[in-house]
Amino acid sequence: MTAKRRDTRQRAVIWHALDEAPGPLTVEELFGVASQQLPRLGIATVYRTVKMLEEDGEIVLVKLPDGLSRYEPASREEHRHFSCTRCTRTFDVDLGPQWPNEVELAGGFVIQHHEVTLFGLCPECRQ
Amino acid sequence: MTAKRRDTRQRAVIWHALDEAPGPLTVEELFGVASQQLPRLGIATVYRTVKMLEEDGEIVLVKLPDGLSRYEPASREEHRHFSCTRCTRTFDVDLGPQWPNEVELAGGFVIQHHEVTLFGLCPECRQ
DNA sequence: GTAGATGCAAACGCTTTGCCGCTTA
DNA sequence: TAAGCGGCAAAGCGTTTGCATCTAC
Repeated sequence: MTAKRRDTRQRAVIWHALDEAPGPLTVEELFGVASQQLPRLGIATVYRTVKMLEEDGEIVLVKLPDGLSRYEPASREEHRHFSCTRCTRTFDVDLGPQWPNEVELAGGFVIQHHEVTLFGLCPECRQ
Repeated sequence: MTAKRRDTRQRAVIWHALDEAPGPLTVEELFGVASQQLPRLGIATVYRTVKMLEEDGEIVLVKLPDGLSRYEPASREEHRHFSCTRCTRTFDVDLGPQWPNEVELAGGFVIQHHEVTLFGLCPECRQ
């Protein structure tokens, strides 16, 4: 279904920014980073590009409880998201304890998957 | 700091709808339910009312990964949120396994709190 | 009677879309 | 050279605010 994609500078810069980041980036953060290398970049292009990359399975959408859309490379191994309550940046951290899937809860609810977001202080902010 | 509140029909109807619900309701859902009893109700009133109720500590804001704001009575005991992947409704379910707080993760991250959202099928939808 | 609350519409902020000129293949 | 892409501006959509009116007290 995926249409033919062209190799553009915008796509490369945006992908690179995501690949370098220590965790998922919001469109706004991505726009800030990418704009430095592409001054005429429009925010709409960022939105369209992340949608394409997501369609192509190169990146994944991460939704944290703040409601903002964040993206990160799909290639990262399974992990949790840690949101710093001070600097508000989001990091990838190790998986840690698991939650049982396909388990039936009292009341007849069947869990298919779950999402955990950790909140606290990142190494820089705890100082 | 809380200003004097007046006892209005709108406030009563909105509170009642939240109190009856099996889980947190979005503003849209709340508006739908409350409108049946208050045909001239405006959506802005719902937004203002939930903000007031939240300020007064009567209800709490629940943010699920879909980014929508939901509200539920603050009096409910601790629980998880279960989001049905079929009917999209959200329910309160028992707490289940806990995640350790105040623990330091590898890398120097300190967890202050965490949020878990469970996804799956509700009793009605699994049939 | 009066401060607080409501309804309506305009304003907002984030995201998406339309249009059209530009670029990649 | 043509279809995909990017930039810009307008449109959407959920949420908030301004304002005149209404109502609880």
